[in-house]
Amino acid sequence: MQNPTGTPGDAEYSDVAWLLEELFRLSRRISPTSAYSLTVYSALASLSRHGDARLTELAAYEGVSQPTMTQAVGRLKRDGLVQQIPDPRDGRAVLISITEAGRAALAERRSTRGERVAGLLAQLDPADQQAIVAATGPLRKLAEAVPDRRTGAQGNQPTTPLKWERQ
Amino acid sequence: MQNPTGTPGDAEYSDVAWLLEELFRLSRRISPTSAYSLTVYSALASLSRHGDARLTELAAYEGVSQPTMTQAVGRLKRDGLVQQIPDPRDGRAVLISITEAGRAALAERRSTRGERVAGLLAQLDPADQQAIVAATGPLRKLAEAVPDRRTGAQGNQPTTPLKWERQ
DNA sequence: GGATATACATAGGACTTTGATATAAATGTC
DNA sequence: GACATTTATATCAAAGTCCTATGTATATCC
Repeated sequence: MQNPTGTPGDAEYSDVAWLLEELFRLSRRISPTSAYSLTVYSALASLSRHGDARLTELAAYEGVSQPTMTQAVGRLKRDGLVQQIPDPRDGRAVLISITEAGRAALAERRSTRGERVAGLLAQLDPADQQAIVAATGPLRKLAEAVPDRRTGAQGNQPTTPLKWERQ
Repeated sequence: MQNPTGTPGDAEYSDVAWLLEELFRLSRRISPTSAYSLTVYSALASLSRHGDARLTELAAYEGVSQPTMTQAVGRLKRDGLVQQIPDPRDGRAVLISITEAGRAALAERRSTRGERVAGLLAQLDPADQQAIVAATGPLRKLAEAVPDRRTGAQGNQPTTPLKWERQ
């Protein structure tokens, strides 16, 4: 199950990539049908977790283009889940800020998802449950290790470091 | 880190649901930009893994509506990644079958994703790597435990059991 | 001040997704 | 066998998602 070096081998590595496909399917199947895509909720969750952010920063963090995030934020704003605040330090920029309604929507969704995941976990052996719980920290580190996808119109690379990324 | 019962508690359970959000973001960030959505690739991967399937079956498995899958398959067919074969046992049904070109496209994509995941994993401590590898099996079980989302036009529940689901 | 870079918005187009509905084939009832 | 019902898929309209290319305003650099 483990090669002589003590670290996982290539087979296990591609297993992890493949696992992500299945977890994507799982993620959608446990998500309540809603008005927003997984991406839009992901952006909202990021705002909740990391605080206000610039539009471009949020787009890079979520791995979508800046125009896509402009539209997503437009819908969230229309529905009152976020606000746009002009950045006092930079007249070009706007800060996106989650509202109370946004936090409530997020809590509602998380509650549903959390219950469903708990129901699924309860069906597994205790050993499997513990293996999953033991891996949540490492998997989160894995997710944080992925570099930004600087997307959007070609040469639009900002020089200011994104505050959300690992420093 | 573990309560007296030996099984994870509620806090750990909601951690898992939340982890899925981050892994979704990871999944998109490591995916090569392509013509198809994550869903379309997921459907193609399912065909590769489980064999031919009916349209409705595939839609339920992926958690999307039947019209969505009809369109997705239409594009995949247009691009030669799948074929549609009339079901010899049922004149109403069609079987979706992945083609060699479909398998090739899948392999290409998996290769890219696999390399990127490997690169990320290599940045973690060996202990974290091993925790992740140890959890792949349990997480796959978790993904398989999720019930179908029987979607599509309201009362369209098939009576025939879906052969892909855990019997 | 003028050139360049950056932040965001807008425009246009292809893809995604859904609910409602249509069509055709299978199944059950009499 | 005719009929109603169910099921599998297709079609349609509408809203959402996402991209590239481009425009506009502000910031920064010389």
